[in-house]
Amino acid sequence: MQPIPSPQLLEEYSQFFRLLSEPARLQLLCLLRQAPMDVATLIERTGFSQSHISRQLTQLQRAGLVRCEREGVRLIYRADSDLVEDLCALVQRRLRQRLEAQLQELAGS
Amino acid sequence: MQPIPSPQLLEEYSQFFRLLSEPARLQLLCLLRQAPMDVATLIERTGFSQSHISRQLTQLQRAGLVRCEREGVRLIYRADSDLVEDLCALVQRRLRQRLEAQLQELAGS
DNA sequence: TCGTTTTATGCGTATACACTCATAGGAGCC
DNA sequence: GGCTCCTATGAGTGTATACGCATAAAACGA
Repeated sequence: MQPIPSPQLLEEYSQFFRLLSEPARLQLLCLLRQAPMDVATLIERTGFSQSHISRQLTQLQRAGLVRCEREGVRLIYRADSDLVEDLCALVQRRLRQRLEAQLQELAGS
Repeated sequence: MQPIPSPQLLEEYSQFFRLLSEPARLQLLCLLRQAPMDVATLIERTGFSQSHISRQLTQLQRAGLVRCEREGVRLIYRADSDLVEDLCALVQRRLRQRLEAQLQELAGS
């Protein structure tokens, strides 16, 4: 039995999960995971406003999930860790298990 | 290179992460992970109001992270999956890596 | 069945933050 | 240095939700 995380650690965890709790940010991460790209492309792919995307990228960058480098006049962003894929994979497995369990329920009745 | 998750799946992921983005809920999960306990104990351990705890537990239950059973007049809640521990472990590793990298930065300068 | 204990919920408040528009800041190019 | 393009940020709005108080609902026990 493990100890309860300290309030500070709980806060850190929840802040991190909060980053992933917005579809827009998750989408940006997934796009950048496919390939590095500049902001204009992200705007085109997502339909979000430039300012919104800029803010989300800033947040992701502060968390170290994304980094950027200049290429001429543009900034090229790239996803910097596969942590998010790992987390999503775990969650997906859980979602599937839940749905399968519900199927069993239906089949049993 | 994996495909981008569908908007629906992105929404599911983010909803799940949103559950974990609140320290209160994370704390409840950790407490229940140590041992099943009734609501009165949760109130005592966290200092939250009964109504607040009830709402958070309802949310966690809908997500299948927690379930409860009556014991006499009380409800005993228990954490139902170690998914959250696994997720937190991954995040913690990441946090540690980040801090170590910052240490290196400082040492190098 | 009634009263008591435990849990859920309607309501109100406060806060956080997503999102946009407009504009300022900054880096490359002439 | 001035222009132009790209990105960041100040300001405003709307929505979601955390949290508490009061109260309703529900289930057990006498």
